Amino acid sequence: MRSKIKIIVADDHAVLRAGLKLLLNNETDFIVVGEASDGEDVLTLLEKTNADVLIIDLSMPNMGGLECIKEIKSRGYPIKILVLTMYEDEQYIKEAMRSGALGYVEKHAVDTELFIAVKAVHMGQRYLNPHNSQLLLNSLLTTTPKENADNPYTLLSPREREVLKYIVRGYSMSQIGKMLCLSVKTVDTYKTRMMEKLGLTKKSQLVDYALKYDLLPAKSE
Amino acid sequence: MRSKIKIIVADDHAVLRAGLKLLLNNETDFIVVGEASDGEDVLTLLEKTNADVLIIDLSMPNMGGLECIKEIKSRGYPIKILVLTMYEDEQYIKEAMRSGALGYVEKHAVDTELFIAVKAVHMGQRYLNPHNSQLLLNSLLTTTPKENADNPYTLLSPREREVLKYIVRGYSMSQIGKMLCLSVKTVDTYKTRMMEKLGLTKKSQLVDYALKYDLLPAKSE
DNA sequence: GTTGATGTAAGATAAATTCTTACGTTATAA
DNA sequence: TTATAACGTAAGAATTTATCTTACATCAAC
Repeated sequence: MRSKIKIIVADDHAVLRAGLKLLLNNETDFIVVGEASDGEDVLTLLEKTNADVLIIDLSMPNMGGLECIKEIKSRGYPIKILVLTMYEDEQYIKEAMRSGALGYVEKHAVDTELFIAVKAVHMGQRYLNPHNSQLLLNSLLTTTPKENADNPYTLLSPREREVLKYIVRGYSMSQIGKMLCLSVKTVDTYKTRMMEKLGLTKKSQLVDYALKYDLLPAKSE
Repeated sequence: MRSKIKIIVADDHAVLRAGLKLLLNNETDFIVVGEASDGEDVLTLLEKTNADVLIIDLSMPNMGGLECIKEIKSRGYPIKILVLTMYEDEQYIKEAMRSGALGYVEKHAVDTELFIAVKAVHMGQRYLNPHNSQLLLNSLLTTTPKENADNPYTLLSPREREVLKYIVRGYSMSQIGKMLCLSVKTVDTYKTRMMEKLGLTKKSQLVDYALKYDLLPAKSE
């Protein structure tokens, strides 16, 4: 008989935790080795407990689930994360999956779904029910290109856009001037004109604008 | 009795086209109003025929499916596109969905799945079977998160990261100071320390760093 | 053939950044 | 249990940068 999947349950509702624990321990494949009531608890637990899977709620006091997931990832714990939550919200799901969760199960799911999900993430696979998949897909796919009428490609001149890209990247006027073989003054003029055109007053707004219209530099990965 | 869903079938295999046509016409909800054997045919057909849904294969001579989908979109035809293909390939699915297809069905799917898919895309909904959803999700999600050991969450202090976020957004030292209720000097210190820690000398490098590790502000859409 | 958008730039002033140095508080390691 | 390093905080002086204004030539469009 192979060893059981060691699970930590994190949820601020003690009753739910207890229920879950019973439910899971009742299965031959699982064993709950720890409980936490908030994100900080989880982090503490992870240091002394060696578990395979973390079942975590997103809404908890102190340190919320998302933050906790990110922290776990940044600290490099190899534990697999399954989000168990009430919300069926694209934004949440997306954010959780992006943060490092492998699966997402709703609290009103039947227990067998939870079991399947735990086993899936334990093997390193993603788990999402079909409905969530559709939701997430939607949100992932619809977030791509902007097609706004007044986007920078129509409002700003080519030279201005070029300069804007450097500004967004954090270069100073003088650096940009050097790179583009222009006088600092010229670069300054472009910047001023862009702000006039767009009705902006602060550089940060320019950055936001560029961000909004995907003028971001390609991520250097 | 409400009107039938008008369908165009595009596939370079005539037998398959004929089979599909029979299959669809046999259903009370559908009627095949046109057939095309390649992408160019489709474009020609679209000008003279008024159909609701296009069932299209990706691999066709002359103009392939992907190219054809893009062309349809760029010309602004309102027809809903359902990809019907042999390939179960993440890349293809992703590309097709990104290009403007609403659904994706494999040729070895049962007919009822095809019917469901046609009805779904006709209503403007996405259709993907659960398996494809998982595949696509995987491919969409795995292109994002960094899990580097020396990412900002371990190297930089919380306060430093906070300041970094504002720097990336294009705020000036003094603006950040105001927002965070800190002296400009303090903000400056954080920035200096970050650059020391990361071995950087220019602000633009800091921005690149933040970009690389997804410290980007959420896109304000 | 004037108007408007664009690419280019300088001078003077005002503002922001950088460099250095410093200090109390926690962890943390010796 | 005391060093020691990391962190959050900040000031003064020196320097760099940005800003504001003004200017001009070109090319397209009207």
